[in-house]
Amino acid sequence: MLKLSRLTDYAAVVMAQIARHPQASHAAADLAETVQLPHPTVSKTLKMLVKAGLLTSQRGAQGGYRLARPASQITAADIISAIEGPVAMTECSQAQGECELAATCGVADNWQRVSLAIRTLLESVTLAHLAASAPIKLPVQLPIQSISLSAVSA
Amino acid sequence: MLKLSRLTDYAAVVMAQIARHPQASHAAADLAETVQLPHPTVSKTLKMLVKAGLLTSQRGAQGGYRLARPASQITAADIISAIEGPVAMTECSQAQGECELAATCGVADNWQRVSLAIRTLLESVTLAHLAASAPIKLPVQLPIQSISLSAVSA
DNA sequence: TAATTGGGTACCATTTTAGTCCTGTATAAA
DNA sequence: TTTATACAGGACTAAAATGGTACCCAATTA
Repeated sequence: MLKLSRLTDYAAVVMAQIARHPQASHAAADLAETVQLPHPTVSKTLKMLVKAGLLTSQRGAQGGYRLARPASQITAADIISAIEGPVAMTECSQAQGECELAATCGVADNWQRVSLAIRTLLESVTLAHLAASAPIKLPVQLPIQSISLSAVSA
Repeated sequence: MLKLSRLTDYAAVVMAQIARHPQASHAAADLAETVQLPHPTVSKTLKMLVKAGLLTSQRGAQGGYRLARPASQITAADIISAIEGPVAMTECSQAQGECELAATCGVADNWQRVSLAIRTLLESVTLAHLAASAPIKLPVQLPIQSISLSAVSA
């Protein structure tokens, strides 16, 4: 399935919600309510996002969460790696040269290129895109081109 | 991590191995040996690939597995979905309109576009590419462009 | 100082994944 | 026709990841 974990999904939804009201401080309970998800789980997700530096938090009354930087500067890749760790399709593609099967594998190189292309794609999609209801515009296009270019040998 | 399951990884490696000797019949045991993976597991993977129509099998002595069609007509997306089911980043993106949270989600649309872009990318990478040690050439480029074009609203 | 709100951690239940095994069946060669 | 080979299918188990919960602590503000 090549699927995101459910928590990552939540993270995206919550981030989008915050992005739509950037100047407000969002309490975990409020967000959970708005998004119709269990509070403790949302809370857990928020903590991970803070730790990853995508959100800032403020304790105490009137506290809550805000974006650490503008939505246009937070990417889908950021959100995914905040929850799931680095975006990589295979074990190989995160840590180079640590696969004992590399010798018999014979697929690693191009698989890593594919992985890189996906990562680049995800880096080109911002939270601003996700939060907007309008279709994603051009950014999807450029980075992939540059990848395929750099990957061309001949 | 947005990671492939290990079995999918195996599948790619095994498929590539078969693709490199397309005219031979490959017994599961031989493949397992070549690829340095446990036989029963490789065997299981092969069965899934047959069921998905990517390989054909021949029983009996001198039997084994062959590609069901040329490596250039088998895509990374084929292999992935043979093992993991349809390529989709979220539950949403496989079955439209079955997400009860769609109303409060507000991310579904663009998330699905991203998912589609990834699927298209994976469909543009063939087994022939994976099996070759040479870097992937142009095909990565076109489909993504066409996506971003169709996704452009303005 | 009391109420609010996030921080951290530990824990548990469930599901998924990976791997194994066994029995059956088709095929080819002797 | 027999025998060895090799896939088919399914059941089963062990291990790991995932998702969700609970609890207590720390910071902030009114």
